[in-house]
Amino acid sequence: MLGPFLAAISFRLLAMSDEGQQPAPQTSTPESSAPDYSQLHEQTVSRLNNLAAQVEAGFESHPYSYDQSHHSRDVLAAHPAQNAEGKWEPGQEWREESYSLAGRITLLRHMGKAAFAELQDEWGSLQVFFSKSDLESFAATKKIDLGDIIGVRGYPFVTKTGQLTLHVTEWQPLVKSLHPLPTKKGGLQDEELRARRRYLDLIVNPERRSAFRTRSQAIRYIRNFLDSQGFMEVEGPTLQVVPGGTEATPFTTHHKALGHEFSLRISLELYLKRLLVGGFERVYEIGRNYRNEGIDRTHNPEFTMLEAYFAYGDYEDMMALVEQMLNGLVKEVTGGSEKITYQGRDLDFSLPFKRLDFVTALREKAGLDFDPLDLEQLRAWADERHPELRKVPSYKLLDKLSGEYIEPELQDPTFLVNMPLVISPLVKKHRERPGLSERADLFVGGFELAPIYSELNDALDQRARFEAQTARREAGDDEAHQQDEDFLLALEYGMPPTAGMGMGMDRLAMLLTDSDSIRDVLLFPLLRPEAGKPAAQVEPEQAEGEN
RNA sequence: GGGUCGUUAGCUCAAUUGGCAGAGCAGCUGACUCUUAAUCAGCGGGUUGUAGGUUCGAUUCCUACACGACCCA
Repeated sequence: MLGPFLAAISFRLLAMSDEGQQPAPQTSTPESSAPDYSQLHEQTVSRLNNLAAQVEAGFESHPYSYDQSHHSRDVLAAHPAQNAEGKWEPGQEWREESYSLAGRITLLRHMGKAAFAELQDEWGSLQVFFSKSDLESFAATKKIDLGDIIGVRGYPFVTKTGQLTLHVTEWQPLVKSLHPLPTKKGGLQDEELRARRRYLDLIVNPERRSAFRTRSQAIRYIRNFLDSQGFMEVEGPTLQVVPGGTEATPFTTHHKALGHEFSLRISLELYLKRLLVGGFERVYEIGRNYRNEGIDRTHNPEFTMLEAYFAYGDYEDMMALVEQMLNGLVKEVTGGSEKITYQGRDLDFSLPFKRLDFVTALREKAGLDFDPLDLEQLRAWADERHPELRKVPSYKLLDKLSGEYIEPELQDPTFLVNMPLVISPLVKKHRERPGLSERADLFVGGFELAPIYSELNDALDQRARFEAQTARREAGDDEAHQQDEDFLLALEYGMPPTAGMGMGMDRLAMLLTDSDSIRDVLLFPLLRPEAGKPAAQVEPEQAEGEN
């Protein structure tokens, strides 16, 4: 039977469970309203009963801390496997040693007066052994459910079958899992559930954790590298009046106290450049951008960018820096190799990276017998060969054709250098070649990883470029850059010659973890809210009333 | 935005031509002191994504919607 203690828990659980769609009425209290056990899942009821039994046996239901002295891998490291099959010599024990481990129970095998369990912590798992003959609290082990987190203390020994195991001398439950885990056997296959309940994905597929560790390791490496090169990490504003720095549709939001609409930033660029004007010579930011566009294999509406700028350099200098950084990063992540495998291909990050001149490459690969910078000829050619591009403005043809003919072939890291000026409104004109810009796009694995610029610091030229963008905007191109007078004012005070670059951290993580979808490197990718669930808990008006 | 496919027990999946909604694991009861996805005996568990329609009868056929996956734009 469930006691009053459990009734309170059950009541609250019911209000939150999938089965109980209606939230509990605010006026009710657990005392005044009997919970309807019939709506709790039978497995949850069973677990609540087991929790009650553990409390009855003298355990705390939710202890405040636990003295975790080691992880499972420490025990394994202290006693490495002793033969080729990964087994140990049976019969050994080390009673003088003592390890205190904590983790989730993922397998449990009871045999009357003894029990084996698999205890999983952050870094792996270890078998633990309970025996009635030397454990006063043995009976309570029968109230452990799969998925519970417990703490154990004990000494290592080797079972008759040659398995290194912790012989438990003390243990306590740390928290009860009120829902069954996906089974060890079937795992969690449903991709939607794996993303919505990422915690389950991480529990059941512990190898998934390593991908997120690699992502974290990569970003840490980049920070260390840039710091060692004299860069300073900074944080620009995410709420902006004129979102700029790239072509994208922004999210908009409202600030109540100022009574003003703001946009979430779509790039980091324009504020970092203000800092160059201000006298910081080497700055970078690793932060979220928000773009109000669709979701697919390589796009999530919020994503993480690195942007770095240094004064007195140009795009050649930045290419050298990026090469060095990525080469070192790949060696760091692979443990010394300059190659990674991505979707079945070996990608070679050895120095120097390949280079390909944009105009030369487009002429060759698309088979053009004219200068592609002649947009009128290009338009005529494209209208004939690519009718699907008829609605695309001429100035975007170069980009589209590059995506069609050049980019998919760029597997090993390759700089596509000297991009057309018309698609580079924040970049310096090429110092020798008219119509081109000092922009190099780094491609890896067939997609763009990092654009690199000699940054435009001619304030008058920048104003003219913005005006050209405004004309495109007025012609219906919603993604064209907005004129940013505040930024222009900063440029007018003088920004030093500057090299700049941006790099998508999510795409980088995809490369390093051999992931074919951005979802696999985002802990919490954006998903449509599930039907029937409230989208927001509190209305703005209510929040105001509390002030 | 368009097309294709999917949604069945906590998880992984079946269900023949439209004819009693099933299995494994998980759960419950019992047995078991060296198990490795333990074993053995027994027992429960379903709004078949949602709402309609066709039909004597719908997991199955039709329509709309929700969510997702893949492809295309």
